[in-house]
Amino acid sequence: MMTSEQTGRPLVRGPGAVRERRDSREGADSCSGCPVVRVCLPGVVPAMQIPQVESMVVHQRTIPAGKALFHAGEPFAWLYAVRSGSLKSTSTDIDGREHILNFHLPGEVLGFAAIYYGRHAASAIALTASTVCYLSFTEIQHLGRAFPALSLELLRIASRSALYTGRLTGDHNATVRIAAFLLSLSGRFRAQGKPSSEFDLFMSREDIANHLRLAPETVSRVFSQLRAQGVISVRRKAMRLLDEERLQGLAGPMLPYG
Amino acid sequence: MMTSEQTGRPLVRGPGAVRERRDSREGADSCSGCPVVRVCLPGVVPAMQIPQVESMVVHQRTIPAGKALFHAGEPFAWLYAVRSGSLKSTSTDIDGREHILNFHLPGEVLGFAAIYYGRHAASAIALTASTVCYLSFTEIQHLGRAFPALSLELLRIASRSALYTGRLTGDHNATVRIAAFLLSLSGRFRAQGKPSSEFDLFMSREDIANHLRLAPETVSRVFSQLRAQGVISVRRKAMRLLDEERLQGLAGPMLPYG
DNA sequence: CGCAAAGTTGAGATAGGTCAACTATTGTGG
DNA sequence: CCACAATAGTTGACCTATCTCAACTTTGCG
Repeated sequence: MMTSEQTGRPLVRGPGAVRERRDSREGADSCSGCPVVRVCLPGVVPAMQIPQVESMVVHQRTIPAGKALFHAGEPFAWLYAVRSGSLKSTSTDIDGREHILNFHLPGEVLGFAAIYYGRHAASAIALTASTVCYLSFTEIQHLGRAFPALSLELLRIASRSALYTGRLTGDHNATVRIAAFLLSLSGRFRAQGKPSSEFDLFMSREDIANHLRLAPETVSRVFSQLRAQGVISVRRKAMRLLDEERLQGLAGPMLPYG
Repeated sequence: MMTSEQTGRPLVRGPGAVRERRDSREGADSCSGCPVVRVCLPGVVPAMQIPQVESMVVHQRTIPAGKALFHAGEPFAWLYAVRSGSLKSTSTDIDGREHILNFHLPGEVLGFAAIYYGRHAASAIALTASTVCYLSFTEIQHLGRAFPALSLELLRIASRSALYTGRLTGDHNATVRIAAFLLSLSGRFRAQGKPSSEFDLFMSREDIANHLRLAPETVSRVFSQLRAQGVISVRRKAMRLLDEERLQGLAGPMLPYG
């Protein structure tokens, strides 16, 4: 529905793109005036050529909380760079049970998994109102010729998400998984330049549980237990990491990346 | 050790590459005489330009069973395309406990996860003696300019592995995971043009268990149980899928890809 | 204010892990 | 070629972490 416009014509503009493009060229308002390339794919394109790329690849749009950026099954035409807000990608099985594959924060790119089959395998749902850059994959391919750094950066990004998923797959018990999850979030907030030991859980307990393959009750219990131990302080969605040292310990000896 | 030669100099040939390169140019023996590009990355490069690419990118080498293709922590310089045999990638935590992230069969490409940090996060160990093509990442980047299809294909491949990992992350109970694993193997054998309902488990029960986050005993039990139900027939490593319909049912309603 | 949704906490049920004994297979040296 | 040992796999009995069900509390919203 909302994303139906994206499907057919590969070289076409993204929905809602026109306004943003004009803004970004002319520096109209606040920092939506900054080149979108710089915001969405920082460091990828040499400063001098930004305008050229800017005018071709990137559009953006705002997704209200709870709405889908794209649905599983839709043809793949765009990659999406989160600019603000937060999303989850969920793969829904035929029974209708969803599984949350990942959460997405600003600076992260969605849609890679769709390249292979040319269709989205997962849906992306905004958890909070989110601004997302649309990157036409067709144009990305063309541009890749002129700016090899672009293709490379995309590979790097794809690589990063592979790493994350691999890491999640690993550990076993509830406490370990939750500790690791909190640290992962923390690191991703830090990557955004936001406070990393005091942040908002932008998803529900149920979503956390689903993502970590736990029951929501277990998430609650482990949170309570960690709170009792003075490792975290959590009230509703307000999470504070009080003893990251110990949290690291609980998360188990993990590889030093992620 | 074995891979130390790869580390330093990006544009350098892969170990053991010289012989193979000569072979592939001059069509010396059997089908190792075929252009390596065609074998390792079928369909990526237009037929006419194969020789050009061939002479630059690809080298190959044989890894004996049990030996490492690369180790976690090593600098990243190559992608690897499996030509024959089988490997596992394992990430070892500080305790020394390993976790098997994936198994790799001919036609599959390893090493993507290393692009992001420029170092391998996982080790790749040959389960059976394996022949592997080395693809210099530096040269890949250069060639990407001339052959955009190359970069694209790499993205597609990275995408595919993201899909697989995502899928593995999903399901919960032992039977489901094992059924899904068997079907995944089956599909990958089919992709090789090998029999897909009768194949050799090239890894130990322990490896399967590790990969699926189960106890080896559980794998045994589920195998026995599936055998009792007439769904599979398994003796030692010889696996036969007797009722793929039902196996699909057990694997749970999954998305139709993988 | 009151209802719906989200989260917490408790008690009992269970899938799968752990420990252990046993069997089958492979490899080794006499 | 045959013990014999080492390794891999199977099976059983028990135990524990987590799930399930359920009551209750808190928060948010019309």
